[in-house]
Amino acid sequence: MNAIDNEKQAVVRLAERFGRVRDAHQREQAEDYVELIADLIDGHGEARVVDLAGRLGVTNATVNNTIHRLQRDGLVTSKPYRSIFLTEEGRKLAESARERHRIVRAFLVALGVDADSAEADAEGIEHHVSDATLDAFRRYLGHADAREAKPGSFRGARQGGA
Amino acid sequence: MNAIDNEKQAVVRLAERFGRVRDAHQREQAEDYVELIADLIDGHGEARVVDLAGRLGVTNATVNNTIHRLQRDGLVTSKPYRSIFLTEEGRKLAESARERHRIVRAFLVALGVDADSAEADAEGIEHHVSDATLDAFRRYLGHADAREAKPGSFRGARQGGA
DNA sequence: CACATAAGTTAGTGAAGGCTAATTTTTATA
DNA sequence: TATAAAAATTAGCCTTCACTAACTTATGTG
Ligand SMILES: [Mn+2]
Ligand SMILES: [Mn+2]
Ligand SMILES: [Mn+2]
Ligand SMILES: [Mn+2]
Repeated sequence: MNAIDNEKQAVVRLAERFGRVRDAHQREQAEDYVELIADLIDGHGEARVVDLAGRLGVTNATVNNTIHRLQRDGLVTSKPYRSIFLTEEGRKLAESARERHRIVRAFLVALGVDADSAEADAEGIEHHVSDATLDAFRRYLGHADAREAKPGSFRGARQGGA
Repeated sequence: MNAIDNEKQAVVRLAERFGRVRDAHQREQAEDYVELIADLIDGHGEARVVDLAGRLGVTNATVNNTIHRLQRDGLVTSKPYRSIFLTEEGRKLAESARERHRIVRAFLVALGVDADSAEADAEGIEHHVSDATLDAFRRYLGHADAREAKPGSFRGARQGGA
């Protein structure tokens, strides 16, 4: 009886994993948008549809649709023909997405992946990294830092910003 | 003029990255399906709609639709009410997806992530890993193997198959 | 072999996330 | 300040990937 029961358990766990990946994909769009919007606001003073469209590689019309969805979901506010703002919830999501993105990118670089590939892969991987994995990445970054800090220098150089 | 040009270049590169992630998401469904189908064929002798549905956590109807799409795309063959087979192309895709999955999972475990989280995260991450990153994972696994291989033993134990 | 149950299929629905084309509003400039 | 250009919106279309409900086919059991 254990053989069959184990098999059933394994099937259920598999299904749960696939379900979690589907959930991550649902959040992904929102995370990328609010992260980008935060970057634009912080770096340009405002986030406009045309800026998002250019950076995402989609049309203005597509961005417009998505912004409406994000507004419906309480992550942004926007008035017709005006620029886009983050709600408090949106800002929080943006910060955490940004942090995760930063760590994943830095981790890949520390592991020896070239900067371009690291940046490209991080854009996808960031949405599929659990807290457990993120912690492991952080640990590795700590060790990598310590390893490359030359004895005598006060602190090892952090990652080489692009 | 370089300031503005650089900015434009950065925007284009960002857009390309997001485009690549969108492409990966399009391939993702196909990869997971053929990998699962290969596992079922190799482990159970055949792959049936009901098995896929149970393991993916979706309904039979959903699997049916997807199988039609995969058949249209030349990855599987199937006749009404019969089980599903991989084309040569489908089998190749399955093997490479399986290999990538295996490496990503083993890498996360070697990095210190618990087995459950590693398995869950690998299911999403596997689709966003470039060859460059996969190589870095392989290198790390090689080192990890070497590190934990006790001097005197011929070859360190490879990953503990689930 | 009849017939109940399991498996597979079909039809219809809906949201997400893309697109183009046409229109409206805002912004910049002659 | 007219008017041209840029930006945003709307409308309509398409594919993917989910679902439920109803139906058909296959399978297994008494
Ligand atoms: Mn990101
Ligand atoms: Mn991303
Ligand atoms: Mn897989
Ligand atoms: Mn997967």
